[in-house]
Amino acid sequence: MLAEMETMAYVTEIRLSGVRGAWNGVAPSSCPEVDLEVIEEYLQEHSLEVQPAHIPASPLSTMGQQTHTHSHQGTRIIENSWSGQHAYEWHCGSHTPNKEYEEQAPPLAWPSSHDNQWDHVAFSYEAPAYIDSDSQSSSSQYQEYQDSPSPSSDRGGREDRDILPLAPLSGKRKERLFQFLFEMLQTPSMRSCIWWVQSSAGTFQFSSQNKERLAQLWGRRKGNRKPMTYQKMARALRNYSRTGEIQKVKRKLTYRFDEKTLRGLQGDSNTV
DNA sequence: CTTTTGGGGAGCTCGT
DNA sequence: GACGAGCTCCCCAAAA
Repeated sequence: MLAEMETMAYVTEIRLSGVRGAWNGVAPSSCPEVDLEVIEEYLQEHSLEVQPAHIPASPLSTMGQQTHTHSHQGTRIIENSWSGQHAYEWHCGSHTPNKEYEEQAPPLAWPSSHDNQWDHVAFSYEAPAYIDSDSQSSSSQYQEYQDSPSPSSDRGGREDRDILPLAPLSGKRKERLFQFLFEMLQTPSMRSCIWWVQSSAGTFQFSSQNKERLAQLWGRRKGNRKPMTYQKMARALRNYSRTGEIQKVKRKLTYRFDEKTLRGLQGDSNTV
């Protein structure tokens, strides 16, 4: 089967990219099936759309070359192959605080002390692009919010650091959901949760198995009382179709940024 | 049956 | 304090 072969190739690539990061020589046991499901899901989804809308030549403005160098530099796998728009760095830094990934993957425990962990997980733009192997996060049953009585103490202070890359946060404007999503879309380590279907068109998709994690992240970011769920996040997303920032497209778990919204976001991210 | 999608509507947090 | 924006949270129903 062709599909299978492709999957394998893909997986291999992923592995390679992952390994070059922190797993160099690490026992394979630490990176079991990586995100096979995600990959498959991903492949499946993309085989539909990627093919037709294909950008043949020099898609990546600033890193066109990497697009075809696969074997050893297989870092920027997904989006770059057809994006043609988001040329942000997929360089995986040699530094690899894999600790971040270990902590990020497990069911978010709503730590009130781990803050820094997530601070760069989500915002570190030089985060290695390997997929976080949270394969066993199947236990992603976040326990009911532990009404930790220490809310403001750690949250208030770092609020401004949260939106480092994209939002100047000069004032204290709360980040909007679509901004957060866009940000996640630019974060390599989040590819197992959300990815561009076609960034030039602003279409993106959630991973059916990791969407909850993304939602939780969003909830934490907002400091909600209860853990965010995809259901609730999607409710907010649906509201966007009224206001226009994001529209639902007819594909499973897929949405699209409105052109204006997208332009605004892109402007924010590389003009600031 | 499960997952997704979609919408009603009350409630809450912020900024003005 | 009132008010609007932007969700958040819960619920239900229909479609896939």
